[in-house]
This record gives sequence, structure tokens and C-alpha cells, in this order.
Amino acid sequence: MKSSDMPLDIDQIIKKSQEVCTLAGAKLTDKRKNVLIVLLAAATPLSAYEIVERYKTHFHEALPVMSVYRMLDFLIQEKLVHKLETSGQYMSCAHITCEHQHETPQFLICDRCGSVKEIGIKQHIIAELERSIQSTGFTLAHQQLELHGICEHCQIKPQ
Amino acid sequence: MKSSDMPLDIDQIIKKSQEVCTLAGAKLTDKRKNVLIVLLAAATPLSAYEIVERYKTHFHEALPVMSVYRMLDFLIQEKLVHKLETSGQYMSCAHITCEHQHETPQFLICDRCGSVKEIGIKQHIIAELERSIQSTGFTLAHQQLELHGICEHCQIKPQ
DNA sequence: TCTGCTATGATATAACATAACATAAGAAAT
DNA sequence: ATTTCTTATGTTATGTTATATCATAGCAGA
Repeated sequence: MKSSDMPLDIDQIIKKSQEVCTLAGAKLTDKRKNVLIVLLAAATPLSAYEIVERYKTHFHEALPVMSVYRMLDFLIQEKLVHKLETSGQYMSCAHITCEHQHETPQFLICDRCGSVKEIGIKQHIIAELERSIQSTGFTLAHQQLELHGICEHCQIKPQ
Repeated sequence: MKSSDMPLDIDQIIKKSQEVCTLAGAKLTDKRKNVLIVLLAAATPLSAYEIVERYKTHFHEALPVMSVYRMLDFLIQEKLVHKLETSGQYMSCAHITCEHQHETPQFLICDRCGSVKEIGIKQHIIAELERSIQSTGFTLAHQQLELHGICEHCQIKPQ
């Protein structure tokens, strides 16, 4: 069984997230926490507007989109959430409870079912990429890669 | 002098574009051609709405956004134009007049000035990327990479 | 309690994109 | 030349993602 198929221990992840925020001198308020919970419970990345809907379903409380965007900004800053630039969607970081230093994330986005797998691409490939770019004088800001394709599961299914 | 600093021979690129379309059994209509000209004349990628504005300035004719999107779809299909997924902008292909088979494009996007450089990343790096992804069962649809950072020119400037 | 900071709410609007249906323009067939 | 078909474009409406701006609430420290 691959780790990605294992049920998440949301309580543990939230606890760890609290610690991360406290260490950074930031506050994981109830609403920020709930937004994170919505993302943790989702099988796919969500748009800010989808988060509003699910928040309402889960917590019986309406949250303005504007607030969701701000909470997402906060969670991204604390590296608890990633933004997928290619689709304008947000997902919880798959490695919140990992102790190791987080590398720049790389994503495999399934264009059929919308699922996303967060992977760690070998650092030497990224290094080689950077070397191949160096000659242009360009300095990379962030190396987040978003690769689109079809996931294993959807390849097996007839369509 | 690097080729990217050289003035484009727009006439020649348009002529070649006509050929590409004819070969594919498609028609590069006047309006499609004009949209391409707008992109060729731009220093940075443009959004569909910016294209509408410039089209009006250049050709004294109002074009509905809807039509621009369709023309962009056409030009992208003919590989004369690329879409930057991370910014929702469009730019002409830098290699229209090249005879060689076009590889999947890779882009260096300057987050300061918005300029974009279309580069060819060594094929073996892409191959290695694919290999590193293969174990996940994922099949890449397109390997277009959009890398954000600061371009050479903006690094030299004070801010 | 006052002050000030941070978080959140509310409203409006910008920016990017698509759906659905109507019309026009050009090629091919008769 | 007229009809017919197809492709291209126009029109209107709406959906989706994101930001600006100003107001308010809630909490911490002086």
C-alpha cells in the first residue's frame, strides 16, 4: 500500500500545523484551521470558491471568498498549503508532518480526474535544469513544476 | 548580439505561418493573421483582453474577446502561438521560421518585467524527468515547463 | 480603558474564460 | 447562378478566479 492511499491522520496534521505556526510566531486561528481541514479532507485540489462551499457544508458557516483567499495566503506562507498555478487551485501540503526540510514541490496533475500527486523530483534533475538555464542569465525564483498528464488510475479505466 | 535581440522579420514569419497552415489544410484568415501580428509585435506575452486593445490600436477594428479566444485556439493548434498556463497569457512561438521539428517549449518568465524567454531545454533532462515520474504510473500529456524568476536585465537594474 | 494590531467581513470590480446561439462568408455541388 | 454545406466570426450572457478598498471585530499590551 502506497503512502498516498493511506488515510490521513488529520488530528495529528493539525497538531503539527499548530506547532509550525507557533514556531513562526503566527496564529493558526479556528477559521484558518478549518480551511486547512477542508483541504486535508479533499481528494483533489480545490478552488477558493469550492472551499467556501465545503466550509459551509462541513462547518455550517458562510465564509466570504475574500477571507478564504487571505487564509490561503497565510497557509501558503506557512507552507501548509500549495497553490497550483496552472489551475488556480489549492491543496494541503503532503508533507506537513515530515520532519525533513521541505524541498520545492513538484506536482503531477491528472487532466482526467483532477487528482494531484505531490512528488519529490530528484534534486540533481532540478540542479541540471538550473545549470541549463544559467547561460541565459536567468535566476529562478521557485522551481515548482506542474506537470499535466493522466494518472495511473485513469489510464486503466476505459475513459 | 543574441538572436532574441534581433528585430523580427514579421513579413517572413507571416509568410511561413501561411505555409504551415496551408500544409495543415487550415486557413490563416486576415483576422487570425492580425492577431498573430499583434503577438509578434509585443515585447511580452499578452492576455486575450490586451490583444483586443492592441488589435484596435493597430488595425482600427474592434474584435470581440470571444473571437480572440477562438483565434488563439486556432493559432495554438497550428503551433504558431503558445499559452502560458501560469499567467493566462499568450505569445507567438519563437521558432515559427525554424525548419527543425519543434520540441515542447519551455519558458523562463520574468516576474519583474513580465518578459518571457522561450528556451529549448536539453531533451535528456526532460527524458530524465519522465523517467523519474514513470514509477508513479503517471503519463505526461505535455511537458511544457514554466519557470518563474528574474531575467538578466532586471537583475542588473537597481529594482 | 485606550490604543493599536491582526483577523475577518462586506461590497465591488477586475481579469480570465466559456457556453450557446446567430449570422456571414466562402467553397463545392448542382 | 443558386443551393447547400462548412467554417469563421459576431453577440450576449455568464462562469470562474482574484484583488482592491473600506469597515468592523477581537484581542494584547500600555
